Amino acid sequence: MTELVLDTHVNCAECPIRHRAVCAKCDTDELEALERIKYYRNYEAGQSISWAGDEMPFVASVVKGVASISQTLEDGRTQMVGLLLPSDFIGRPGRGKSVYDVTAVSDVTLCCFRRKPFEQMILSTPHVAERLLDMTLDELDAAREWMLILGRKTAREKIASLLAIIARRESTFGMTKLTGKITIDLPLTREAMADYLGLTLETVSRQISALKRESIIELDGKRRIRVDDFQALLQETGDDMDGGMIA
Amino acid sequence: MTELVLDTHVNCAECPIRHRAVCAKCDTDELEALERIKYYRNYEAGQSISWAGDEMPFVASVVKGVASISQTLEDGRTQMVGLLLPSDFIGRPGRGKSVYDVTAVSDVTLCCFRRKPFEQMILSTPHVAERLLDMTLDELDAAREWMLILGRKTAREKIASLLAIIARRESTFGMTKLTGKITIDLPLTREAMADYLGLTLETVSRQISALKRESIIELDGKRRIRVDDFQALLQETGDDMDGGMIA
DNA sequence: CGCCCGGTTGACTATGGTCAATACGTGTGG
DNA sequence: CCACACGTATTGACCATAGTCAACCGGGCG
Repeated sequence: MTELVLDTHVNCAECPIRHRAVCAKCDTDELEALERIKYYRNYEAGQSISWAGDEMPFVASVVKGVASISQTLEDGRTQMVGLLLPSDFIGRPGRGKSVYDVTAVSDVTLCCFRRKPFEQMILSTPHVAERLLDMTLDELDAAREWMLILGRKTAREKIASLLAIIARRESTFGMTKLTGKITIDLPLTREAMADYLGLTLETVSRQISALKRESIIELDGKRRIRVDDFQALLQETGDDMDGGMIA
Repeated sequence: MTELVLDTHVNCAECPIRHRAVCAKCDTDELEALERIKYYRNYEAGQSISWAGDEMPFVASVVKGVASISQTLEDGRTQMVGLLLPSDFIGRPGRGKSVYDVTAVSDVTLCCFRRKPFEQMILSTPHVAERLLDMTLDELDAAREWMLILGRKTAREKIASLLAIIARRESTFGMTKLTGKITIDLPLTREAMADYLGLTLETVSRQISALKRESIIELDGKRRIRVDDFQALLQETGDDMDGGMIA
């Protein structure tokens, strides 16, 4: 329950997300300006980063770990509407209150920027604004792919799609190649997967068991999945094959 | 099937969407630059504006009418992922090919900008980029509300939510007040509503009939809906009442 | 007039949700 | 060291919601 505020001040030049986050296009001057308004913050798995309605004194980049953005209906039904991996951006410039629940899924480190000065920078530094626009457009594409999954796919296709999406995201960070045999480390519990896919956790469990029974995946513990033939998994997503999805 | 290219060149100063579209923040110089690269284009209801995979030689603002953005699985299931009303923006700067099907739902007039010069303007004209960022963030919020609808709401709640969203959007244009009795003009067929909500058209029809039977709505023809008590309709959306949804 | 398109309604079915029992793994305390 | 409890996951039996397939309605247009 303790929100650690690290005094460790990592130099931007050595930051692991330097070339993918909002700061990706910044030159050294601009980085320096960011350094001045940034601070780090840690959350442990399960901890809330913000509740819908909260005052948000900062915007931030995820440096390490996984966080979720979600919405809840009054009767408790919840839907995840964003999955934040390292380099992803949290918060909306120009909006002081969070309208979503943001939760640390694993242990998370954020690089926070005080809101007001950051909003100033967006106006004065085109490189930050440009990058933010690109990132937002990417998120919008991801949201639209997700809408197709939520609205039109079967439970089995939803699970296969989620595994494919996570595999792809992990591979972007250079850890995996997307051919033949791959290993997927699920950052999510069954319940979080259910919230992501608009299913119940029981259905998630059953569909994973089914995919295992049919040897499309193998389980190594509950959270590690080995896929012998990635194409076979893609076949189960219902998508236009050859990974045609977005790009 | 004819794509009319109007020679009518409407002056930006008199444009009905002047203060809501990408150009909203532009000063007179900037507007002049836009005038130079813009042209109008008309589509009739049902006509395709672009297919997924098509080359898109322009980006555009919707001036008049309603268009939809949608995705289709190989077996024909389709999901609408965007609903474009006047002032909304079509296309992604920096991407030459459309990844979505964009279709005119009613007769549509677009204000098109040639892609290359527009992309230049984004880099040189902060006002355009700023406005585009704001609009994209709004769309992302809308997409997230939509995800909650698709993933967690019942058929009845989906219909009520859609009606509420359309009522709200229409009222933004100053046509309606959102208290007590209101009238909603549906721009969508039952099938389009189904594609929006991830339902079948039969379920849409049945739920509309049910809401009518319970006097929450009245039908005036197939496409005009009268709501006696807007709060009662909101009650059916499953949301956090008092219109708390996004803003 | 008759066709076509969009919409409605009905009968039946299938997919995924609900409720409940059981398993598994890990950390805690006797 | 074992017992237990808690959180996470699996599995089963049953049920409800929405999908499928099909018949039918009604208005507008050739």
